[in-house]
Amino acid sequence: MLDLKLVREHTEQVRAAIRRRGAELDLREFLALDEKRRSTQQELEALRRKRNEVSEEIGRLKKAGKPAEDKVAEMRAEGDAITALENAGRETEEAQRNILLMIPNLPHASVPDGKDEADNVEIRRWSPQGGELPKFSFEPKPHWDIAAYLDIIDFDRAAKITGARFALYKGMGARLERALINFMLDLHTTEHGYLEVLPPFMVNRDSMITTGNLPKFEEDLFKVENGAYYLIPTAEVPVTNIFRDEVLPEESLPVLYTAYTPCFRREAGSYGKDTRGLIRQHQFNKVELVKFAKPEDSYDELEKLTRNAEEALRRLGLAYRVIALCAGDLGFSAAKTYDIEVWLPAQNKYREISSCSNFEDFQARRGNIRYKPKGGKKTEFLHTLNGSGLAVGRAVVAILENFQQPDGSVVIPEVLRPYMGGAERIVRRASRVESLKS
RNA sequence: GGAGAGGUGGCCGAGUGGUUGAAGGCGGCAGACUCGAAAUCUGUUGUGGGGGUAACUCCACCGGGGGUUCAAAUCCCUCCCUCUCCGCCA
Repeated sequence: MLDLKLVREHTEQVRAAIRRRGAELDLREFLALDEKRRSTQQELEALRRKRNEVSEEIGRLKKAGKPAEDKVAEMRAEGDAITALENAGRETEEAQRNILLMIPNLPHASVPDGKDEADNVEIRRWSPQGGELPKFSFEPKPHWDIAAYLDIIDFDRAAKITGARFALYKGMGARLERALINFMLDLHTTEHGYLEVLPPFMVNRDSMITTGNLPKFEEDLFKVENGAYYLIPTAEVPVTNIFRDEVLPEESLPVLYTAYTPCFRREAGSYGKDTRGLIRQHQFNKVELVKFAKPEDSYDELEKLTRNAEEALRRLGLAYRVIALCAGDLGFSAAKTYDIEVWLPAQNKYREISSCSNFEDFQARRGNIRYKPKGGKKTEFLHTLNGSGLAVGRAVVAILENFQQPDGSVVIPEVLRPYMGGAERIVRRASRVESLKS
C-alpha cells in the first residue's frame, strides 16, 4: 500500500511510476474521496468536541443538583447528526482504502524499463563449467520421462487421488525432495544466519492483504470452504505476517527467517502452460527466505538474499542466471525483483527457480509492521523482503535433467548425499508396481 | 462439542456510566546525589489522525465490530482470542 499522503501530494509522480509498469492509474475517484473524507472528519470532530463539552457540563450540573434537561434535549438531536457523519466517514474511508489496496507498488529507480519478460535484464550467470552450459553426449530427456523410468514420481496416480497438477513422489523421489528441503534449511540457518520457522499453512484474510495477495488476486488462491482461511501460496505470507501490527526495536533488525512450507496455487489462467511434469503444480514445496530490514539497508539486504539463494544452486552444481525484472514484469507488491533461473537442458532454456524481491514499505504499511529508530521518537515502517531459497520441485526437475546419465540413472549432487543415506545415484528399482500407462 | 473464567498503556494491575488517556507498581528516559556505579529522591514516559510557523490545541483509541445513553473502559448484542474442567482426538 502506498502512503496516502504521497498519493495526495505527489499524484503526478505516482502516476508516472505506475505508468512504468504499463498501467494507467485513474486517481480522480481516490482524490475526491480523500477530500470528502477529510471534510467529513473535520465536521465530525467539531460536533464531537461540542458534545464532549456539553456532556461534561451536564455532569457538573447534575452533580450540583441543578436541572440539565434543556441541555440533554439539545444534545439528543446532535447525537443523530454525529452517528450519521460517523457512518458516512467510515464508508468514505473504506472506499478510499479499497482503492489504495488495489494500487501496485512503485518500481525502484534501479529497475530497468520494459513491458514484459522480454525486456528483463540479465545480471550474471554461473555454471560449474565456468559459465559454459553443461554438454550432453546424448539427447537429454525431460524430467517426466526420467522420473517415470525411475518410478520416482507418479503423475497419473496423483491425478486419480486428487486431480491435474499434483504429484505423487515415491522412493528416492520422495527422499530427494526431503533431502533438498533439509539441505537448504541447513545451509540458510547454519551459514547464512537465518532462523528457521515452521508457520501455519493456512492464513486469514488480513495476512493475505498484508502481502498483497488480497484483495486483488483472490482467483490465484485456494480458500478453505468451512472457515475464513486460505491455503498459503508461499511461506512469504505467514512469515511476513509474524510481525503484523507490531513495533520492533531497531537493534533487532534485520530479522532473517527461513521457512519450509508447501505452497498452494490455483494457477488460474495458466491452462495449457507447463501441463507436463513438475514445473507448474497446484501444490509444491519451497524453502523461503524472509527479511525485515531498516529502510536504508533493504537494497543491500536484497543483494545478500539473492546471493544466499544462488548459493544453494552453486552447491548443487546447477547452472543458472540472475535477471532483473523490468518494470512491466514486476509483481504487484514488489519494488524490485531478481529472478534466478536454473538451466534445464531438456527444455533448452532457463526457468525461474527463485524470485527475490524488496517490497520496501509496501507490505509493512498494509500489515502495520514498524520499528522504532534508536534516537528517533517516531515509529516507522520497516522494509520487507523475501525470496525462494529455493523452489524444491523445480530443483528436483533441474537435478533430474542436468544429472541424468546415458543409462537412465541420475547422479545425486554430493551435498545431498548425506541426506540420502549416502546414495550416489538414483537407479531404477528392481521391484516396482507398474505405472498406470505402461 | 459441553460448562465456566478472562482480554485495560512496553509489562503487571485498579477502575460506583460523568474532568479517566485511564490509580498504583515495574520497566524506560532525563535530572539530583556519587570519582563512577548501585541504592535513593525528583521529573518524565502510549499510538494514530486533524489544525497551527510555533507554544499549543482538537478528535479517536481500554481485544474487533455494532448498539443503548446528553455522556461508555464501565450497560447490552455479536465476533475473535486466551485460560480451566469435561468429552473427543493425532
